[in-house]
Amino acid sequence: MENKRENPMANLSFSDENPAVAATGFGGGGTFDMSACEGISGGDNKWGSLGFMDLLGISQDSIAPSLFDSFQPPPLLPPLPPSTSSELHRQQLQLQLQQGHPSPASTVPESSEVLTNPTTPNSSSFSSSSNEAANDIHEPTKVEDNEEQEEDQDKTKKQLNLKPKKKNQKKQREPRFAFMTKSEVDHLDDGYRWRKYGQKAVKNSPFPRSYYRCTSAGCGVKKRVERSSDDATIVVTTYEGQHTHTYPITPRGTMGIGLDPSGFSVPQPRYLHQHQQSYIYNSSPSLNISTTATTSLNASFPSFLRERRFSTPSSSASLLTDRGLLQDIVPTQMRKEAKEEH
DNA sequence: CGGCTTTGACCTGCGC
DNA sequence: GCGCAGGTCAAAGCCG
Repeated sequence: MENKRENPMANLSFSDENPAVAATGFGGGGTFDMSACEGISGGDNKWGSLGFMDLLGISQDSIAPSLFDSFQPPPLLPPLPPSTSSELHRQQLQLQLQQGHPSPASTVPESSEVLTNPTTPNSSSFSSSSNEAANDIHEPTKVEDNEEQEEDQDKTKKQLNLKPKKKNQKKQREPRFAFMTKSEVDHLDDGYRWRKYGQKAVKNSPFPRSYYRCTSAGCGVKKRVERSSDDATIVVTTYEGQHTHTYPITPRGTMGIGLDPSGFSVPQPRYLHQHQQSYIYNSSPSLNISTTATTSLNASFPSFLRERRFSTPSSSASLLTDRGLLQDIVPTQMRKEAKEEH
């Protein structure tokens, strides 16, 4: 089992819950059209070392649409957790550290390569209602509080076996984002400790989806892991929520040193809720999916992915667009529209 | 013995 | 309202 946390040969492909991307309002006002960055794939362009945070415009100095232009490749990394063995990986982590990017001791396999687009997602953006997304845009700072309250209520409701309370108020979800990893193991070690609390068969997929929850007390971060039905070597991981603690909780093959945990929990406060972004994902010329996102979502993004290379495998796009996680990320209505166009 | 995984049951949301 | 699928719970079992 322990070995499951390692991912020796994973080919990390970071993907957003959606593929090709066009972001509008990125960085709080500017318009950023990522769809123009076709060269993202291959990891041979300036995006090559872009981190998730960076992509969201949350890097050290704040956000700006032009941020992508000024992005600098990450430098070196932190000592590796026991779980990660690759020298390459180690160097990468060190680079991250030096650069000031907290990086969890995650298990990014050596040859890992982030293949994705920046992700997006965010909280209600991923909710099933486009209206919710719209609301979030207007009231960004309320999102998290509501989510927390909702979550508590949900818990209570379940425990007491009660019916839902508020009417006309859909359950809001935690900020989410997903990424794809090419790996032989399902559960990548991102430095945090997770407890598996469920597994379900996924429709249209021969592979089950596993549900994990952060084991840290009071931390409600969850993540779902499933393999792509299209490509069994691809693992789709979806994170939901923000860690409320500092990085590695326990020595579990990861370092418990003071690395900023992921930026998960210690996300630069100044960024939280400050920027509302709206993305439009274009997995194809005819498919336009839009969602909104707040930078707070960065807090959920595994730092181990932040410094990975991004690319945009068309397969990634189609993968998420076709089934599984997509439904959680893209409002139903949008999916319908996309279908109609086809 | 504590922590974690497994797995069937149950709950909830959504589409028809 | 019904059925389906996703998500969660919690008992049982496994493992170090």
